[in-house]
This record gives sequence, C-alpha cells and structure tokens, in this order.
Amino acid sequence: MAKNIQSLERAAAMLRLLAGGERRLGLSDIASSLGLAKGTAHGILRTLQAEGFVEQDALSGRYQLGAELLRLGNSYLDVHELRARALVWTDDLARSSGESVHLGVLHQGGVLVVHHVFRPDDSRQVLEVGAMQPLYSTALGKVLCAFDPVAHSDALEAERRPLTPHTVTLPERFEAELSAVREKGWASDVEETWQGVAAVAAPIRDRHGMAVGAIAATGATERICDPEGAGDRGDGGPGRIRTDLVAAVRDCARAVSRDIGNGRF
Amino acid sequence: MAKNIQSLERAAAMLRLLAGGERRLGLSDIASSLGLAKGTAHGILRTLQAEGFVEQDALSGRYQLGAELLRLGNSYLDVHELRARALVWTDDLARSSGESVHLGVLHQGGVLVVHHVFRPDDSRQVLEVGAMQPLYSTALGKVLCAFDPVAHSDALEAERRPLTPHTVTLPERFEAELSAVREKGWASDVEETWQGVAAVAAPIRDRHGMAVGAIAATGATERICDPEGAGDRGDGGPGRIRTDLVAAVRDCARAVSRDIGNGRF
DNA sequence: TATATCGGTCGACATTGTCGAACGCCGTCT
DNA sequence: AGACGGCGTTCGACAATGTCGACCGATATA
Repeated sequence: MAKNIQSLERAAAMLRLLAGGERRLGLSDIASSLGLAKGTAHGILRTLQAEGFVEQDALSGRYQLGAELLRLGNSYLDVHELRARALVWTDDLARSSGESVHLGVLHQGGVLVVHHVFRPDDSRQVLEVGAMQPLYSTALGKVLCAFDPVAHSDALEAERRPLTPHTVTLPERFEAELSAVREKGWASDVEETWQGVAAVAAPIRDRHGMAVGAIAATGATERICDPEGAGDRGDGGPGRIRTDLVAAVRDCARAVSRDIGNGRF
Repeated sequence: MAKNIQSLERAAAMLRLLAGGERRLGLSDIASSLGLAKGTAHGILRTLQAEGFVEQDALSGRYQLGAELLRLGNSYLDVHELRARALVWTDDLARSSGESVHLGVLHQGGVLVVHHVFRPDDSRQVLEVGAMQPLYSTALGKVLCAFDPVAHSDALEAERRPLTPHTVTLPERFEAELSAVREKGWASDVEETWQGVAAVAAPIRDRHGMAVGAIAATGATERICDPEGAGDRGDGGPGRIRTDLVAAVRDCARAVSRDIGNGRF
C-alpha cells in the first residue's frame, strides 16, 4: 500500500483531537499533543479554518471544530442509503412500540448512531444521531459483534470497562452471550450500559447476508422487560425482554433488510 | 497571508464536491471536476478513506462521504456554546408556541441550522440540524442580514432565486425589508421560502451587541399568521404575524442573549 | 515592571505530494 | 469472441511543497 498523505493524516488527527477534548484547545497544546512544530500545526489549522473545519475564538485564540463539519455530516446522512430505507420502518416501530428507536452502523470500533426516532411522547429527549455507543455493552453493539467478524475482533481487543454493575466484562461470558445472540438472532442490553435503561436489537443484512447495521428499541427497563420475577436480572438469561417487543424489532429489521435487497431475512 | 496547504484545500474541495452531488462519484469524475491528475486525486481519496472521511462502494468503486464526518459534526454540536445555552430556552419556546423552533448561525453565505426543536405533536418531522437555509428568503436569514454586515453583503452579491411567488428578489425591496427588520428588531418569512410555511425570527446578540445567531419559530401559515384579511399577504407589510408569537420569539432570543453574557438585550 | 507563554511569521531545507504514463480489470460494443 | 474503452490503481522521477525551528509582538501572569 502506497503512503498516505501526511498533511491530511495530521489534519484528521487534529480534528479528532478537537472532537475529543471537551474544551477549545490552544495552538501549542495541539502542536505538542501531535508532536509537531508550532509552525507546522499552525499552517494546517490555518487551512482548516479557511475551509470552515475549525473555528478560532477571536479573543482567546483557541481552536474548536467548525460548522462545515456539521454541514458535511448532514450531507452524509442524505447520501446514506441504509438510513434512507430505514426511515419509514423505524418510524413505524417507534409508534407501535412506544419506545425510541436507533439505527446503528459499525464505525471505528464502536456503533455510530445514524438515525434516532424519539419515543412518541412529549418528554424532553436529546437527539443521538452522530453519537457513538460501545460495542460490548449495548444491544446494537452486541448484534453487530455477533454477526460481523470485524466488529467481533474490535470488541475483543478493546477494553471492556464496566459502565454499570450489570456490564459483562469477562471475555468468556461475553463470548457466550454472542453465541446466544447468533442463535437467537437478536440481542438485548438490560442496564449494562445505562442504569434503568434496556434495549433490544436485531441485525440488518444485505443481499449477501452480511450485517450492515442494526435496529434497536430502547427505553426504561420497566417498560422493555416483563414484570415477572420482580425485575431482578438474575442469571442473565435473555428471557425477560417482552416477547412482543422482540418480535416487533426483528420484524422491523427484516423489513429493512428486505428493502435493501435481501429477500431471505 | 501565508499560503494555505494545497493538499488540504483539495481534500476539502473533494468533500464539498461529494456533499453536493447527490449520488456517489467516481475517481475520474472527481479528478476532472477539480482539474487534478487521477493519481493525485486517488492519493487524497485514499487518505480520506483511511481516516473515515470518505467511503468507497466495494462493487462500483465509487466514493461517497464517510461516517467520521457525522461523528465530528456531532462533536461540533457538543462544543457549540451558543447552542448549549439555547437548548432549554428553545425547548420552552416550542412548548409555549406549539411550533417548531430553529436556531441558526451564519455560515458560508447561508444560515446553518444548529438546533431544531420539533413541533410538540405527533406529526412526522425530519430533523434539519446541519441543513442550510438561504439568507434572502428565510426569517433566520433576514435577521442575520439585518444585523450582521458580513451576512448582508453575502446576501447582496448572491443570486436571489425566487423560491415561491412571494420571494423578494429585487435589491431595493430587499434593502427596504432589511431596514424594517432593523427597526422592528425581528423578521418574518411568509411563504417566501416554502409554500404554506411562515416563520418569525429574532437575533441573538453577544456582549458586544453583535448578532451571533438567530431563533425562529416556524409553522403552517394559518397558525403563524393572524386570520384577519382572509390570509392574503397583500402589500407585504409585516403586520400579519401573530403578535403573541413575535413577543414569544423575541423573549426567547433575549433570554439566550442574556445567557451568553449580554445583559442589555 | 519583569517574565513566561501565547499565537503567529519567516526563510532555508529536503521531505513530500504531484504528475503522467502504464497496469490490470471489467463491461460493452462490434 | 475479440477488441475496445473506461474504470480504479500503482509506480517512479521531479520539484514544488510542506515542514521545521528560530524569531516576533502581544498578552497574561507574577
């Protein structure tokens, strides 16, 4: 493989650095973080600024991400074929289930949310399109790991930090769960990522049977799970998710799979 | 001013090209569009692909925008201070007015929507965060033109294509409207951009009095405008907008202005 | 006021990206 | 079937390009 363009790699690293750090960063911070000379870093930043990818606070001189990224990110959504096909199906799923629905795809060792339908009530909700979710603890992530070898190895080599007391961290238990997901054809997340929140997810497959994305219904544990057993998670078996919800999510995922050209699922 | 980095400018031009064209583009198209040798274009695209900014369809070999842009665009929203301050105020405005609310900032000769609160009902709505609106015909755009000299000149030199029969295209009428906006302190758009849709907008000002953004309430003309006069727009006077809605939008914009450190407005 | 650090500039250097030709591949047309 | 034309990709030589580190003025700090 031929060499990639150095200045572009460095510019991308800067954008990621600015995206990671919560606050604005100064030129010297950026230069030292990437091991560059100040002059070099400034040249790249100046160009990125002229193109709208970064903005500079006039007073402090610090840099932050620019508006052009938002515009391009939106254009990405416009072109996204899977998302376009899923729009109407996910909308129906949200209405019929009464829960919020997410569409996620694999991206850089995590799940990128490319579509999010709010729960159909008046509660205040924040849009999560563009946000990342971990592979090892979310329903979307587990589905993708179970049916996509790349996601699987990504999740294995990543650090599985416990996010709640229910998070599965041991490799063997994680593997067992993925096997179960493969067998069942769907995955769940009962308070493994966020306290009080549960989710069900099913894979979207293209015409070759490859998992190209996943659809999940997410909501408060009390609504997603059956009330039986006093709500305790117990042995970790997956039987507690409401079966009608599982069926609805799987139907939705199948419908989208069919829509993108896969007649078998 | 020192020269900007050539390869970065070219990469940015490619991303914008991909964002503009609806469909995926081939390497030869991209190279010829930008006047580059195929080898050069390929080197840039290869790097952009490795960084996740573009993706390549495995079968056709064509290129499209990449998921990393969505992630970075989302990060941009996280850092956006004005948006963060406006979140709760715009939410309240949407609830009290019953209409959808947009927060826009000036970006590259247009209005970039950085926040969008859905109208609080169950109707199907598409999120417009990241979308661009024209300066000359929308309420958001006119407010920014009226109070921001840069936006003003941008709008003047741009082509004002008529979007509906009500769009103001003549320069003198546009200027007169901006003067009125400056005097009133708010702007309206009654079916000048979209048929059947009207909007009211007011500016957000920073501690120096500069307009840094605008807030708009948008909805069906029948709900935004007073029913008087049988709904015909007539002489173009702005008196038809519901006065309570104007007050609510202006109050919201003032509240955000106060929140970002401007006590005067 | 002295000082440390900031963002920004400049010019010499050689690394780096650019160019154009050539390659293998695939689909189409003859 | 065969030849063709177009596709994305690779390669190597060249010099244009981006990089580096010292330097500058302004600003914040003490």
